Amino acid sequence: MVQDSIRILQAQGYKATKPRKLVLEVLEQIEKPLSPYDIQGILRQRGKYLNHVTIYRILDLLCSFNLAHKVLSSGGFVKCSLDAVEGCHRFMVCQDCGAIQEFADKELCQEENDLARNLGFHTEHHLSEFSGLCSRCYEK
Amino acid sequence: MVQDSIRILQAQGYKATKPRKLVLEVLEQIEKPLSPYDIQGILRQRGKYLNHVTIYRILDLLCSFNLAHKVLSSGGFVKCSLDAVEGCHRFMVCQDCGAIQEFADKELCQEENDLARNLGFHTEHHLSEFSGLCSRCYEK
DNA sequence: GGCTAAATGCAACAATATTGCAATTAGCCT
DNA sequence: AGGCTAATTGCAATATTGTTGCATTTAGCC
Ligand SMILES: [Mn+2]
Ligand SMILES: [Mn+2]
Ligand SMILES: [Zn+2]
Ligand SMILES: [Zn+2]
Repeated sequence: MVQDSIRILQAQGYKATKPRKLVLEVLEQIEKPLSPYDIQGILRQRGKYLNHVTIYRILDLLCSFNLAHKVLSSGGFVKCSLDAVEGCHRFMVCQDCGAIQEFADKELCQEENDLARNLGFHTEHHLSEFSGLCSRCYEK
Repeated sequence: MVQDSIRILQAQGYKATKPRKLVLEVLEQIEKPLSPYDIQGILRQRGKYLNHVTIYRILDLLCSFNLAHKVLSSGGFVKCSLDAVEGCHRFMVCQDCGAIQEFADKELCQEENDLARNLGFHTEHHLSEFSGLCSRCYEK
């Protein structure tokens, strides 16, 4: 829910503004990675206008609290779909339909950290995006 | 060696041109992610000129044969440092000094594939970049 | 040394992202 | 409800990154 994210922002002292709700709504409804300009275009279709700078700033804020993420393999942003899980948030992206699924696995993080440690590296964060086929597209 | 990469390109029917050698030289000498414009600037300092479009095209070509990679967390390109390993190529990037280390681990790939499969996803490629501290920077 | 397909340069443009400052607004306090 | 003020947004200008079509040059071959 948009309201959940808004409440988290308010708890941190940020205001519950109309532009923030609009961006959250779009991210929640369209569950595919969207660029700031994509979001602007979708809102324009709905008769709403936001400056792209505003959208950038809102996305930055959301990402800083892990309420949204930038998917680097496509450059778009998605709303976080996980809630109080352990381990870094990862994505699986379907090459065919663009569907995206987020997941986390604490043990996989641990294995990666151990592997890196053996190479002399102390890991603080993982970027992890898989591309392939979702179950729907695989049945073809 | 630059010559190794050049020979691989030639084996595929691509020419051993001066611009390609120049870009490979820079990537090999400066072992940090470099944007196409970074590369152009470094070459300019050396009295060489390449159009940025040319650099983009050369990097695309190198990446298509895994002779270089784009590091998405920084947007820069690095020369591939692995040779005939199994498993996808991954990166560890030091937050302090920017040092980058490439590695691969077939078993980690397998575990990731299995994990995704359990979520109904058929993985074809992994994007995997760790950020943290290299051993040198960790000793502080 | 000339021939030709491949590669590069050039110019124009498109997409993405950032900055400083003026105008607006959400939350708060009467 | 109305005013106050810091936070937020809009605007304008600019920077950075990436792409396209076509003219020019060059590597590899004879
Ligand atoms: Mn998440
Ligand atoms: Mn590699
Ligand atoms: Zn799919
Ligand atoms: Zn370091």
